[in-house]
Amino acid sequence: MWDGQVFPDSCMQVGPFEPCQEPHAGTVINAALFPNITMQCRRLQSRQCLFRAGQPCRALFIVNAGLFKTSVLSEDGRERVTGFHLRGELLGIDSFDMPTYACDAIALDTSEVWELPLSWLKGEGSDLLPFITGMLAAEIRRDWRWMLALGTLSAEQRVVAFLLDLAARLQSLGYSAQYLLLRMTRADLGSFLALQLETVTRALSHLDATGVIAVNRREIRIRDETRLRSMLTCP
Amino acid sequence: MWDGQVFPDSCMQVGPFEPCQEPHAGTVINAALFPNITMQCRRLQSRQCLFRAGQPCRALFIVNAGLFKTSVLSEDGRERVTGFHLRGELLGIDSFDMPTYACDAIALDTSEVWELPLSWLKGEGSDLLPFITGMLAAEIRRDWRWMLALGTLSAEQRVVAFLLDLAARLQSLGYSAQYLLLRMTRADLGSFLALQLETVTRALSHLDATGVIAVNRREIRIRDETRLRSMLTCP
DNA sequence: CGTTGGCTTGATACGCCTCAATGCTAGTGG
DNA sequence: CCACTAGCATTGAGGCGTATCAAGCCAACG
Repeated sequence: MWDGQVFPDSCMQVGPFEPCQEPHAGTVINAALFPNITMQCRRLQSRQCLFRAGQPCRALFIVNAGLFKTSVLSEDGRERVTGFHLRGELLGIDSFDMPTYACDAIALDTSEVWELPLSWLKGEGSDLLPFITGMLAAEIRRDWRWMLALGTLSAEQRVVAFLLDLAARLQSLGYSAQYLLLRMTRADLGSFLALQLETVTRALSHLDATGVIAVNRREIRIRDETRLRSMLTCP
Repeated sequence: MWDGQVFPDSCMQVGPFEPCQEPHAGTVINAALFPNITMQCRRLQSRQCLFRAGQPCRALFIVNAGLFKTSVLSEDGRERVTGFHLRGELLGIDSFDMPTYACDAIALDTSEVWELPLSWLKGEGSDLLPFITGMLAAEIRRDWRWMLALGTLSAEQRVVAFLLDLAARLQSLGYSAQYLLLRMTRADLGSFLALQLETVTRALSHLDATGVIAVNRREIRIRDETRLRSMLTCP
């Protein structure tokens, strides 16, 4: 099934997400919203940690470039990835009402975030609160969709759901919806989808074998989106 | 293992939750917070629907008595219970920024809610917004804890986690932490825990057989909380 | 060129799902 | 008061899907 490169050369620079001139309707925060503040910008390398659960929470962060994973940890060491976050998404909102962060946020690629100090948000920048509220509510709905998916779909279907979700989000940011570069490991993916990494690998291999996608390590090409989508509707 | 009644007579009236004189620190909304509005009150019978996904969203609801389940539905009919909600919890916040509700909310017992019109919240009652934000963030953290649990725990452990969680919540409302009356069906429980109803039954039966709890249909008595808790830490 | 981290694949085991039958309780109508 | 029913809960038998364990592979890197 593997027929050379997944990505044509013209797509190989999917890398760090470049600033996009037309923000996605409604959901993406951009600098135009904050004329009155010179926002702190922070760059991170892959695998670098933006914040950890338990650290004092003094700011939220807007992803401007790159990709982050957030994860929670139990007292006895069980870990779980709770989400992957692209440009325009807000990191740390879940701790909005808390003195410390509730999750870890780790860059999966060279990334850049803007810092929104909580002190500013609660004073001068309080116009933004409805916006934050909307993001919080949207996060809940997203979590619930995933809880639904994880509770009702098979391993392969979960992987398909993930690919389609990622493709749609990339597309809404102006990128190709067919060429995906998975910046996370199979283990991260498995943790998010409540699967073992071997199961993720097997699912991808099988999807490749049936021809709906082409897989080469972390490069994925979607070959038949319609068929992919149909795999979700009929159990 | 079953030795007569689970509940001593003195506990049998656990039924509809009576108003409680001392609200749980910080997290429970009560009437004292809204001196300026005469709140609409609404009573529902068991199985009655408070709102459904897709209906226009004009108000949030505070559970004052009884118990609700919320659930989401996919286009192709898969359903999943996203939570059970006791007195003091807010229903509908997940749709705060939306014109329509995003989930179904169904009473599992004779229940009572107070209505918080969105129009009021966005005008006169906007002092409450920080409060709502806190509830939203807390809901996200709760969802993540459950995602962690469902992704890392076995069937029996999930049931244990649910029982301990429910017991703690009941206790924080002033009720016994040992005598639980499950108002939901095994199917509801299974849907929430991502298990089949038979698996829930088997888990409960097995826990009963080992002596950590006593089960009689929907009545549960916790006999050894310490041992229950220890079942969660070592996989 | 060896090392390392991540990915793939195979063999096997086990936990949970599925299907099916039975039991229990509350509610209904004769 | 007692069949009768409907809805849930329980239990068992068997199969399937995913986890587990183990080995080998590949690409990146020092």
